[in-house]
Amino acid sequence: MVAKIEHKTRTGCPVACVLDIVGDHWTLLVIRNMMFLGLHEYKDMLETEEKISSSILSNRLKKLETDGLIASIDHPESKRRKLYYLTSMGKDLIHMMLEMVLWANRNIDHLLTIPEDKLLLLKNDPDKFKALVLVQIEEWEKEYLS
Amino acid sequence: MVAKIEHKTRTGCPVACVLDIVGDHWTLLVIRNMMFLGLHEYKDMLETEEKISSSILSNRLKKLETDGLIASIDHPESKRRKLYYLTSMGKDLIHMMLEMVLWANRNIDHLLTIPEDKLLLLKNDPDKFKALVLVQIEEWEKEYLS
DNA sequence: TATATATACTTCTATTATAGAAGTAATATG
DNA sequence: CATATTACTTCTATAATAGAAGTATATATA
Repeated sequence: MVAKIEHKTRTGCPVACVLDIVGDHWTLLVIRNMMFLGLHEYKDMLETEEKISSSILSNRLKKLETDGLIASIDHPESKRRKLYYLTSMGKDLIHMMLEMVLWANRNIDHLLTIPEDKLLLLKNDPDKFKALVLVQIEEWEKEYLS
Repeated sequence: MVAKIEHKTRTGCPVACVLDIVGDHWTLLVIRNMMFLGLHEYKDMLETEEKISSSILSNRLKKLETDGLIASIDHPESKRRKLYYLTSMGKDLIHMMLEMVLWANRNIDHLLTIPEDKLLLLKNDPDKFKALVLVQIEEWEKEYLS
C-alpha cells in the first residue's frame, strides 16, 4: 500500500496544478539534469552551467522527492553520496519537456546553443529522440536499481 | 522589417531559455486564460479563480508583450478597455500546454476538477482538442483583428 | 453638466523566495 | 591521523510576491 502524496494546489485547473509542482525557475532544470544530461548526483548538478545555488538545489530535490517526481538511494560505492533518479511520474514529463524544446527551436532558435545534429533529430523525429532518452534512463536503472 | 526582440537568458539550453520566458508561477496561467478560457481583458483575468494580484497581472502582461508572446489593441467599444491576444509565438505554446494538461491527467488526476467530457476529448483526441482551441482563437481574431 | 462608476493600471508595504557565501557532519583517501 | 569530498544547512543581503490602496482616464447616469 502506497501512501497518497499530498500536493498543495491553488485550484483544480490542470495548468495551475502542474505549475504548483514544477512552475518555478529551477525545478524543470533539475529534471533536465536527470532526463537529458544523465546526472544523478548533487555535486554534478551544482556544476551545470546555470550555476544553481546549493540551497536552491537542496530545496528543489526535496520538493521533487516529496511530490513523487524523483527518488533517491545511497550510492553503492559510498555512503556519503546519493543517487537521485526520476520516478515514472518524473520520466513522464518527457513529453512536456520535449514540447518545450521544440517550441524553443521554432520560436527562439537564435538564443539556443545546442548541437545542430541533436536539434535535427529532435525536430525530424521527436519520438525517436524520446525513445533514445528513455533507453539511456533504463540502462542506468538496470545498473543501479536492482 | 521587424525589430529583433531581446530576451535575457541564463544559458543557451532550450529548457533554460523557455523557463526564462514562461518559468514562474503566473505567466502560463495568463497564457491559459487567453488560450483555453478565451479571456482577453484585464478585469476578466483578475477574476479567475486563482486570484492573481493586480500588480502581478500587470507585470506579466507587460513581460509577455515584451517577449512577443502576446499583443494588445484598444477595445473597439471603449478607449478605457484593452484587448490582449496571443501572437503566433504565444499560440504555438499550445503543444506544450496540452502536454502539461495530459501529464496532470495521467499523474495527478485526483487533484483536477475539469469536466469529465473535456478531459476525455483531450485524452482520446488531443489533436482534435488543439484544433478546436485554435478555431476558437481564429474566430476571435476574425472579429477583433481586421 | 455634474457625479458616479469602470477600467487599467501604479504605488506602497509586509512577507516570502532567492543567491551566494560560509559552515558542518559524515565518510573516504593518502 | 590529516586532509579532502560530499551533501547538505545556515546566514544574510537582495529581489520577488501578495494584497491593499490609490490614481488617471473614459464612460455612464442623474
